[in-house]
Amino acid sequence: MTAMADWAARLSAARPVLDRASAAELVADVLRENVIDGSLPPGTRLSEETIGNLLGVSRNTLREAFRLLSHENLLVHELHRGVFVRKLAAADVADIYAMRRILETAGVRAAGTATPEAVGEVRRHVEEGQAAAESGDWAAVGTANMRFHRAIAALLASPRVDETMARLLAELRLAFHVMGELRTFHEPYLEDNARIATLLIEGDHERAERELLAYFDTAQAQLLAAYAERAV
Amino acid sequence: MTAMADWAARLSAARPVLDRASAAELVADVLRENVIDGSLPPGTRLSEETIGNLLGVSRNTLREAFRLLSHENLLVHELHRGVFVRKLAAADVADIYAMRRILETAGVRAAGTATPEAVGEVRRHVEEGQAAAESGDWAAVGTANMRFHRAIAALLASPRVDETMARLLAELRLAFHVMGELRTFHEPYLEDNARIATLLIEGDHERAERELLAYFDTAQAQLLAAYAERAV
DNA sequence: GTTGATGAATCGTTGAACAATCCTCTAGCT
DNA sequence: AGCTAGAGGATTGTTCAACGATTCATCAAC
Repeated sequence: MTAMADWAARLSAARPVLDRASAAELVADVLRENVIDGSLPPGTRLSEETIGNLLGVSRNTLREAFRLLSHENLLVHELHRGVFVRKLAAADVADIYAMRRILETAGVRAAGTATPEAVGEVRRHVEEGQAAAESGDWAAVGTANMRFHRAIAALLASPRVDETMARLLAELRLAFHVMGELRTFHEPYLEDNARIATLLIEGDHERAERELLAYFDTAQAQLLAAYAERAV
Repeated sequence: MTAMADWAARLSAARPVLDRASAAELVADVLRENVIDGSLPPGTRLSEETIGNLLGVSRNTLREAFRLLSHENLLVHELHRGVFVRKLAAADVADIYAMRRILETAGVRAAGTATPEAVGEVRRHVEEGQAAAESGDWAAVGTANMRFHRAIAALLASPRVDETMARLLAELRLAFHVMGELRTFHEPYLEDNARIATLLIEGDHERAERELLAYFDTAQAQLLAAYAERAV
């Protein structure tokens, strides 16, 4: 009986992979990638005809992809004007951090009731970031950092929280483009993350929460300072 | 200067009404209404051709409306099979309540720094519910209850939290269909809501949070009991 | 009773067409 | 010169028709 429940779980976990076939979703994947890595900088207008020809899909399909990404807040759709890569305002950055504070501190407080695997994931992403830093891949350090924070929210073991966090962080990447040097932005937080992970594993949730909140303050301030400087 | 800011605010508030010209969004509005009020019960399959003919729009437009509602978690889209009215599992209900606990308790804790208007909104919706109860309109009591909880989350003054809450509650309405008697489900909470609002205004946030958590426990248990009974 | 094939129904995607809207550029005015 | 008005072109919004792809239900065979 438990063996059977085992398959069932594993098979149903594999199911989403099979469903992944829609052309609109594939197009959305490609565009998402290019928006996140900065190939399509914020403010860029995405012409239906141009992109459609480039990717070899019809306008109708492309429009579905645009809708998908608009709902992820990566694109904005202006009626009769077209779709543009989202430009995050300073207020958006502040709002994203506000929501992260809520979700991630809730995650830290739930660390006591979380599974050991979930807590282990947090530490794993710290190590992933350290490894990336040693090889000098600062973009990878950035993604490891995001996974670290997603792992913290994942301590809540809530699918909806996970999805919300994933979307928040994807949105936040739009703001990272204003940061020139990736290294100076990501490097200092490696230590912070390691300390927070240790505190979580030791069970000192209260201090972990304080450290996390301190991180949010400095990171947000750093981003907003870069915003003010570049006068976006 | 303040007079001018007045228009600006009022005009920009009226703007969404003008932009609301897209056929897909109008169709989405109609469908949302019918899903929420139960005319289209969970599990119903929405055929593109049938609905398209019924509403007099093309399949392409209809598909865009479907995407909109899928993203609101009211419909589910299965590749090559069509779209269906979402069927909430018991696990979904539990997850929705988990996220509500996080957001709404954060809202209560932020009541101290919230504007008086925001706190006033909470009480206003309590009174709205009481008025609806006196006229025996239990569906209206239900929507007032939802607005009450949205107002609590709105104490955080975060657009993203507001949107998340709106979506969570819309989703939750799908679960309410298993409750037979609306009155027995909504009436008891009128008193709870009034008490919580009073505690918030008095500034006793700690007790307000405890009361709120107690409400979540009983409401969730009541819903899940109904689920178990109807064996959905 | 399970397996495998057939066919109808529906979805996925494309391409073309036309209306509505926006943008740009020019012409005309003060 | 500077500004306004308007014409024209480009792009989006929406619909329609068509065809390939996939699912589901039916039925025959083992």
